[in-house]
Amino acid sequence: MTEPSKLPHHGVPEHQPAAGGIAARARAAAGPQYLNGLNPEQREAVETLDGPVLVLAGAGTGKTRVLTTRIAHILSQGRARPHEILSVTFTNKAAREMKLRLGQMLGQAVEGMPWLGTFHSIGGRILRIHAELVQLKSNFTVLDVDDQVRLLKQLLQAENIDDKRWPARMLAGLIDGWKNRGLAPSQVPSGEAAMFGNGKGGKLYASYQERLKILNAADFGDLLLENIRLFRENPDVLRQYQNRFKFILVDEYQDTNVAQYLWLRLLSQAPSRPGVPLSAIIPGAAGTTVIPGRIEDANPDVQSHIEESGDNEESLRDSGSALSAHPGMTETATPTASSPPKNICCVGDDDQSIYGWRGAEVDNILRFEHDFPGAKVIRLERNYRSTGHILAAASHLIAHNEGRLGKTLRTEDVDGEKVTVTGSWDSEEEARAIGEEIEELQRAGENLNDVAILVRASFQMREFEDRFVTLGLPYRVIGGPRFYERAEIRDALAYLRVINSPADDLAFERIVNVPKRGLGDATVQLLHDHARKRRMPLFEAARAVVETDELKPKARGALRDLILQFDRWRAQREVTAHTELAEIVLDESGYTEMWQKDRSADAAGRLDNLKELVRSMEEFENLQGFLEHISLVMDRDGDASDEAVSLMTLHSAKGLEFDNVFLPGWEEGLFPSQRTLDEQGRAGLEEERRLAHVGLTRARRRAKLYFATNRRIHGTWSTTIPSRFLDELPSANVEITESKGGSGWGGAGGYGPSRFDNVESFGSSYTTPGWQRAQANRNRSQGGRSGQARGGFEESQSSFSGGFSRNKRGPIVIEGELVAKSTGTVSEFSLADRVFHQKFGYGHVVKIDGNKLTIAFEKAGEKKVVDSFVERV
DNA sequence: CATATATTTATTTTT
DNA sequence: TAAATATATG
Repeated sequence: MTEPSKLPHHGVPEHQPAAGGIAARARAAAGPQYLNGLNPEQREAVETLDGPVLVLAGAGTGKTRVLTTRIAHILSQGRARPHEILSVTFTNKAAREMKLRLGQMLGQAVEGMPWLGTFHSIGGRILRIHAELVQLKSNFTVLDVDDQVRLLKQLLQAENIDDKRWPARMLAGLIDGWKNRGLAPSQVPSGEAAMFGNGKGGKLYASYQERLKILNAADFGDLLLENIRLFRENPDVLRQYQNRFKFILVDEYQDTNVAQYLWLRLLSQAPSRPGVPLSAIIPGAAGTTVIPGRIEDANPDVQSHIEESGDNEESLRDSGSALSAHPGMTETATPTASSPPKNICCVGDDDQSIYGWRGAEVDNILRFEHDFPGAKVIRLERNYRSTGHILAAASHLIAHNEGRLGKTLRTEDVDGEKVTVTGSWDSEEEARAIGEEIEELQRAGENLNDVAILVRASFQMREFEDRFVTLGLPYRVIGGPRFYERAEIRDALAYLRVINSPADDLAFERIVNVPKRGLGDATVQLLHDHARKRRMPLFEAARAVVETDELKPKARGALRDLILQFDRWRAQREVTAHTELAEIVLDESGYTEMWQKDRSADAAGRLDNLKELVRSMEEFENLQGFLEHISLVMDRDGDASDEAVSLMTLHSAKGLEFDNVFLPGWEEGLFPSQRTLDEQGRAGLEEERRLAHVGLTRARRRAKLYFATNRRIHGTWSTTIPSRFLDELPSANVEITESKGGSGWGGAGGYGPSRFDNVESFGSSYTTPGWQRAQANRNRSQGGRSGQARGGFEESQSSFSGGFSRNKRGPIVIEGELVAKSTGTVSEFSLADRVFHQKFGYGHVVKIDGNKLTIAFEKAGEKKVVDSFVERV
């Protein structure tokens, strides 16, 4: 592969062989100083460089430290150069953290770790290099959910599917799920695909993918899925990467989904060489089932994919590969032929797997030893974070889960304060109580930066915000809506996207009429019709239509102006810095003005955000580079400067720690979230429990739990009962306290929902939850339709045989043909043809100019129209 | 075509 | 409850 390595080879010794022998041992014992202070397990995790390693790192056991030290170790041992290490994390936050820590450990060498990043950013990066092999151009856009949904809506419309009954959002979710499982359109189980849109789910997925190619776009899932396809279809490309990455490190392995797993598997296989038995590479062939429990019934999807990648590997095998060991590598550095150099190290904690709903497969971590035979499993169980009581509570709670690898966290810290549980009358009182306790902590000299409130669902934050505002307590919301998800940012980006890639219909559509230019639905619809018929981008369609009389003069003028503006901006792009260009665009388009005129409360904030956006562009070399990264790595700007309480969801708290952690809302239905229970049943409950475990283990010194008896769910108040998780805490480490919020709960004996108490005790749940679950599932699988299952079934069958909707659209055309068609075709009309036009009626052709016709209409007079709008009669 | 008003409907977690 | 969407009106 020719990808230039942009890294300065920063003081990484290329010579010294890392002889695995006595010399190395001796040196290690003396110890490079970065090894100092590691406990024996950590040290083992760092120093076991060869072969697969799974590090089971419980909360607060120094996971990140192990990862970064391991990288430092690899580098300083000369086992690989920075660009030969693939290091993937799940979140940008984690990637940043690792870069930071590595930087501290190694000086500036972090610049030289080009392959340290999230799955998605690395996937995207590889994809851009080989874009043409997956029918994209290297400047493809990454679509966000909004774009996706808009696109799907159009497809649903084209298929004549009622988007009330089959919402685009739902389809987006389905497709995302398929992509998470590594399924291309042809691989989706047909039964599953047929469940959406009267059997059209699969077809919709396929045409969605087609559209993405035409739009030169990829969605999040594609960043991985298309990568997998790239590797499967181009063994030589795969081999380049297999050769390149001498070491692979994976953070939060418990959160990987099937696609990520497959991707890792492909990369972690040895660069193919003759003589490696297939069974050494393909886990399925080995038949060694190491792990107990539910791992046995492994996901069939995974199985089939493993086999596929096996085939792939086999086809690779014959072509000998030049294993280009770099100068510093000795024989011992490269494992023997019988054991491929799968130097993959995955770090994770099955007890912190909380992204199952996003397709994460806990099985991936549970099955590691099976997938990577000969793997070394190292457990990190010494917790350096929490005090005794907190750790005991967390451990005891998580012990209620089955299907875990099992770790016992221990600490040498003092017992500290007990975990407290506080009940309050309603959620307002809960917020009041927490507010007071925080003020108390503040008075006692606690730093507010060491205080966090972790909620299950983001709607809970509101009450705290309200309360803190009235108290004047500084707080900061972490992980709210992402910066680039704000409307104004996306509008601005849309302008830049259209400049950068004129075929970006979604971006164009977003801003044609923002600010208002008199180009409403009707105009856009017209452009769509033309674009579809002519198989051209909307922008081009607009260019054509402006030349005609299709539009009313007003709209036509506005559209012409817009096109001219874009032409001008595109020209300016060559001579103007991208930041300056952005300012010009925002100004000349009237976008800034639109917000300046807006007198609503948040208009000023939006203008600030726009400034912030322009400022953030400075970090990038050019517009292209900026656009490539924006959707992947832009997240909220934490002004961590001021002292403030942190307010966030449990999910976004993973990986963080605080002295004082407040955990409100421990109520049935909210904390074991009813929805998760309904959808995932037992597995869902266990995931919720892991979430609780994550919450507790964020705390260093104080963990405080709360529940309220009354909570407003959506508009209406409802009575709730304390979470079952509270019952699962060990009483020895917990203290029940009175709410300090004043009135309410203790006094009123009228806390009367005792009739619910017996309904919901653990396990005895067939009456309410079970029934609800069944119902919810039924509704869900039928796409939320209200009728009985049978009715829906018949309906979908009938429309199958009818083949009704195909006519509307004509045959699906493959991209190659589209391109051919859209460039310079000769009109199929001849002079004097009699034609019909929807709006202008009958007439005859008097002039032909490419696809533009001049027609003398009988009623409307002479008009210029586009040929796609008239038909010969 | 744009705006104001009525109605509906959905409410987790995120790369 | 509030946000998002449909409908009526200018």
